[in-house]
Amino acid sequence: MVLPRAAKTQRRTRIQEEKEEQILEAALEVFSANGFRGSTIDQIAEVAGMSKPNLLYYFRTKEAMHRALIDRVLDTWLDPLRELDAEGNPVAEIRSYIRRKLEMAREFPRESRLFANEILQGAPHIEDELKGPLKQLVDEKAEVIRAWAKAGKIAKCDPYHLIFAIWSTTQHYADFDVQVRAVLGQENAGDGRFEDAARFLERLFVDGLQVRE
Amino acid sequence: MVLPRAAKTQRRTRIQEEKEEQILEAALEVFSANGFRGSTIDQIAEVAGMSKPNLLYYFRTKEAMHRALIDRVLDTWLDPLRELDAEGNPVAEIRSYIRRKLEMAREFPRESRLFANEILQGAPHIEDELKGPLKQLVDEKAEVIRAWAKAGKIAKCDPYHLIFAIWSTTQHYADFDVQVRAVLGQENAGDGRFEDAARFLERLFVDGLQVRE
DNA sequence: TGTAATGTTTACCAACCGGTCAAATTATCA
DNA sequence: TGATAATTTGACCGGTTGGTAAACATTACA
Repeated sequence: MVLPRAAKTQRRTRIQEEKEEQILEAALEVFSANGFRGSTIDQIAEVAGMSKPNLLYYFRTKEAMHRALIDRVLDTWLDPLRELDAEGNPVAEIRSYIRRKLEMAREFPRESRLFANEILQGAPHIEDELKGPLKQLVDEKAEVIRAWAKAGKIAKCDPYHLIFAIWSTTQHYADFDVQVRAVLGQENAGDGRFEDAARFLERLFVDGLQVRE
Repeated sequence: MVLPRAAKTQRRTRIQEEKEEQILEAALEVFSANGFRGSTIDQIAEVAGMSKPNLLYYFRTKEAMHRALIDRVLDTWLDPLRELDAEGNPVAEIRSYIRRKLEMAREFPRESRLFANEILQGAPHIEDELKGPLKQLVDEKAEVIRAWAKAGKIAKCDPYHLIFAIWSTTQHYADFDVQVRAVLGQENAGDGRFEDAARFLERLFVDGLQVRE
């Protein structure tokens, strides 16, 4: 066979396994930093430590690479929301959702930026995922939150916008990291900002700014 | 004279005025949608309705165009924060800051995305602005907020992270608009989401989620 | 071990991209 | 009006980019 691309073979070779792993790791590095159009196959090939044609042997096109990467990362990315438990204590559930999301922003900033880049530019490659699996999951969890509010366990509020607020505040520390660091100054160079953010966000979402006794 | 670029002439021509305006408008459209690397001079020229060499007669390079655009937009972009008044009522001041920022996200989503794209990709062109004027302004306003907290006018909280939270939650509706619309579904296609967001954010920042009587 | 399948490399291509140049056209104003 | 400055255009250039072709090298396995 001349072109037994991974997709066409029955079982994947050890080499295929390894190389595709290398490539996707490199692709994550490059795509998350430059966006789709801003990234070149040559860049990715260099980071992956292989020649461009070699890389193109495993993924026929730049788009295919990007797609494979998205597919691989999206599931993990949504895990924190999936864990939101309807049976748990509402305030505690939301608190730990925030904590998990912030943890993701710290541990997987590249994944966060990958999606941020994509969505910022109109989500040309992941529109289906947004309108399908993502919307479904959010609809489901929004219903959970709505029920909590209805039962008086948390304040009445729009569950969708609550989720948006949690997404935006937490992902901000990954996506806008340069700005956060620039504003905080190099004194706070370490990971301390994540702990401060955690404290602040917990306080914000649970108590708000109103003074209370 | 062969190349009487705008910068070198003493007085700017009517034509210069008009064309530069057209170009920056087109540049905003294109850069905000595709990022710097993802945009091409041809695209901008087409949107501006002129030929590429003609455009390059007014801005010698792509970078020069981008810079002129940033310079022009940054000031407006920071206006809402500048208006935060140390003498005003703290909770009301923060509330109207949120409202102004959300208003900006609705009215000037392209400006928001322009910065988002830039910062996401490491702010290669606006590092100085972030560490200089931006940091200075934030430092100043953070001090105001800190004083409010100290005086017991608002809950004690990290003022920097409060500002980040306001930025992220409001700009989210501009930068991640596709996602917001995908999740909310086309039923909520109109601008209603901005009003819902305003209500939610006001509630969130002022009261938090805790149930209170 | 031999051979077929798999993997890698070199050389290459056409389209695109940022930018230049010189000639042509249009506006300005003495 | 005429000359000078300002503006616009088409043709072009060198470098980059996504992707291909085919020869070459390696691996797996009967």
